Amino acid sequence: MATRSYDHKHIEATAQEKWRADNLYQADISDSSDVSYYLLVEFPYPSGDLHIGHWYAFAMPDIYARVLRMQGKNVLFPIGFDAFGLPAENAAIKRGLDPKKWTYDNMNVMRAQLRHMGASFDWSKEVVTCEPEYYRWTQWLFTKLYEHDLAYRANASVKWCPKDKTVLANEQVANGFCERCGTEVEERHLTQWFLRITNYADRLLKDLDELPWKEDIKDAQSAWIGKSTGAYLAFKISSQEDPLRVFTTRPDTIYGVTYVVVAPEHPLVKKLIDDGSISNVKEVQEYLEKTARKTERERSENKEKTGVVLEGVTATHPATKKIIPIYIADYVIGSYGTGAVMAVPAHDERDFDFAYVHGLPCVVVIKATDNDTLPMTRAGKLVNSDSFSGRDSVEAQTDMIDAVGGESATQYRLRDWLISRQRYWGCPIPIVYDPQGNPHAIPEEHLPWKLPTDIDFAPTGKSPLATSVELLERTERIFGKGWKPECDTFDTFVDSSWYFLRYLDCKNADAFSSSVAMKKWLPVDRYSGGSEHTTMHLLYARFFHKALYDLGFVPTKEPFNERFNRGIIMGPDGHKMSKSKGNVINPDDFVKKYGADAVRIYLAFIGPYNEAGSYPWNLDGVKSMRRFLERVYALEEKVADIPEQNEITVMLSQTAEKVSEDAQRFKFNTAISALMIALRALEGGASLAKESYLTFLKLLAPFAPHLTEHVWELLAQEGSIHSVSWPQSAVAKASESDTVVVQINGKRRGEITLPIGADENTAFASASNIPFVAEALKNGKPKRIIYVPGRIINLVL
RNA sequence: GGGCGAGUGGCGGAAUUGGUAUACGCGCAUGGUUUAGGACCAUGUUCCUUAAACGGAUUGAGGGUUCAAGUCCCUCCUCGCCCACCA
Repeated sequence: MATRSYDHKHIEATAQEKWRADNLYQADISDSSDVSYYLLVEFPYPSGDLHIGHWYAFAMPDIYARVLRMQGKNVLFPIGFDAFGLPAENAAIKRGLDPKKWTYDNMNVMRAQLRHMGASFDWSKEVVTCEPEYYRWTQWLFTKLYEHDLAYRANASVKWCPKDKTVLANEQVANGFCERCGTEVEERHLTQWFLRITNYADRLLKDLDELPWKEDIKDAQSAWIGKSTGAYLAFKISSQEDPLRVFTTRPDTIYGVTYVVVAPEHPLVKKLIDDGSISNVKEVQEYLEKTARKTERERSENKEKTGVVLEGVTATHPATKKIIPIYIADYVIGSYGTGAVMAVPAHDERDFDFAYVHGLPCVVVIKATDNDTLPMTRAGKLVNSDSFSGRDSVEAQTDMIDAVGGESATQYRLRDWLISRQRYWGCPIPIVYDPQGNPHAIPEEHLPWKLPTDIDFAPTGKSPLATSVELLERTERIFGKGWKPECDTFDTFVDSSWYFLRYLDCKNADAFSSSVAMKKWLPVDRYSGGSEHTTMHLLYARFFHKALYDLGFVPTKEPFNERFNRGIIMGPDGHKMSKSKGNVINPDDFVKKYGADAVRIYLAFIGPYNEAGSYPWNLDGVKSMRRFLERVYALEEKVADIPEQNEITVMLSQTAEKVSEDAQRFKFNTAISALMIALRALEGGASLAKESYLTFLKLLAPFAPHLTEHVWELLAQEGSIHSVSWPQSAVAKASESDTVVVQINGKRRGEITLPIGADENTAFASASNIPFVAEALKNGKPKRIIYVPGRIINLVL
């Protein structure tokens, strides 16, 4: 089992140059045959350095792209850059660099690095979101959404990151902290641009059923959308004409309501203070100030239920007509439902806690058993509910809603998508304001609406675009005196919501993409990316696509067919890689020492790619893969001009089948295991038929593209190994016999070799020859024999 | 607190429909090779008993279904991820 060293640097450079010169990986978009396959990976942000996560993200799908091509598919495997974003701007502030230059320099570095990986991207379709040729269409698509009322401007309570000095979308806040920089977010009331993703909540949820995604990804999205069914119910307020509306998922517990609660932000509170209905104004205002000072996290983390009764006003129970108190309390969320709830302490945990602290009555309306403790949240038989008593709470629900004049309703946890950012390095929002302050979409002939360059970067919390004289002059020149530009830019997730459409026709100056190409190539066959995007990019892109579908711009309801979330590579110590822990793995070091092929194979071998696990980097792992490749290379010296051995041919065809299947499932680890086993079999003989060796090289080619290309040339083969056909996986039997396991009472007691298709009697006779079995059968025949041909014979005594 | 997923050697992991548990690799051990280190090669490596095993045990714990369970069902424990006062 000899190894033979090779000069990986030379081999890699030569192969990469050959592929580039031959345009080997360019997909023919207009190809009319039925073998197209769109393989998509999430395009990177040009941060400047390819880390191990990038290798994992790009080199693994590349293996699949290469397998598919050899299997005759017309594979579109494009790449681009999600090039707008904060780090470029931060570099500008910190180091006085031009964000554009910083970004473009980084892209150049990363293009070279991606090539060194041996990735078979089709660079002719490259998309860069910060280029005017691209963002003009981001702007155009936005204006279409605006025309159809899917984009709007509103004053709302929004999340503000004090460090990045910009607002954030709901999805970009985790536990009250900025998802990007980890700073605690603040609440601000600002006028901002939103997209009506909530209009699509139900379709985003329902259409998940049809998608062949893993259940955990679907579950995460549907939890994020958060559908609740229930009802709006109205409570008459003593001093007011308009009733207070509440949303509840348990209208069946209406008879258990002992008070109502409104969120401190609820408009009713201000109204009641202003019209003098409230007698304890001072106390109420103190509470309002106290909650306003709290951060979102403080409000939700501190489970202690605070609140203040509104003295002087009362509500009327819609069924019993009893007078009940009204509270303000910050456990009620202003932005969900109606911002007000009916409180049922006996059957809701939060109401129970609040009632306990404030000494409020608790009325049980669902019959409890001895095992039940309050609060009891399950459904059951109604009690204390007038004429509804005795009925099942689920069954009676609709009648109860009707009885109190309520209406059935559905609520979603999902909020509209806040897309404006008070930052410079982003796509300008294509809106101008007339002298009265009304927004107007910028007409198509003025697109792209270019990002100005005369900007003061000093972070002030105001949009940097507001410091541009050129932008203001441009606006007035085109639209007239007194007109003002919108100074916010888009959330970068807007840019990335449609980039995969642009790959299909990236140079088109007349349309965002080609409708013919979209019809042929959409939806994307398989999309690989990070699980962190499940409730961000993946949800945004689905919404955007559905909106475009409704406008007749795209031919499919869903953008992506299969979705695979990849895992994470941990440091050698099993912890997440971080500079402070000193466990960061730099792929360049390993590539330099062992070669790109060894790093690729190592990552493929580390664990299953079809599950988003986390895999620690083993410091000896790449070395062992290099050893494997050197054994492959050494085998070349054994190649002789002899006919193929039948046994070897059959073995290789089985390997081909295994590798195809595993690659299809993204289980590259077991595919490599099969290749290792095959290699050992090939190493067995004194010499090896050239054809057999070539077959093996073809199977290995997607995994180790450089070395296999080199050996292909050594053996004087035509063209590139990457454009030949995948070896046939004819199912030929390796031999004429099967190995069958013999069990007694389910315990393995030996094995026998039987001719294929042997019957039970033959199998039993043969099994009886095993000494242990013969001994066991001394006292009589087995009670039962279970014989699974080709696998097992189990004797039950 | 809720939802989802997962627990297999010292480690990463393997095991279509229930049908030889621990493939493949790392690490480790012994030997070889080498001036030495490293690299490389050979053999072994789930655990226990053992000179060796052809003996026994074993897929987080306990129970169940079955001729047969890592795989299916029930109870419990642990870990991970996501959501989290969403009425």
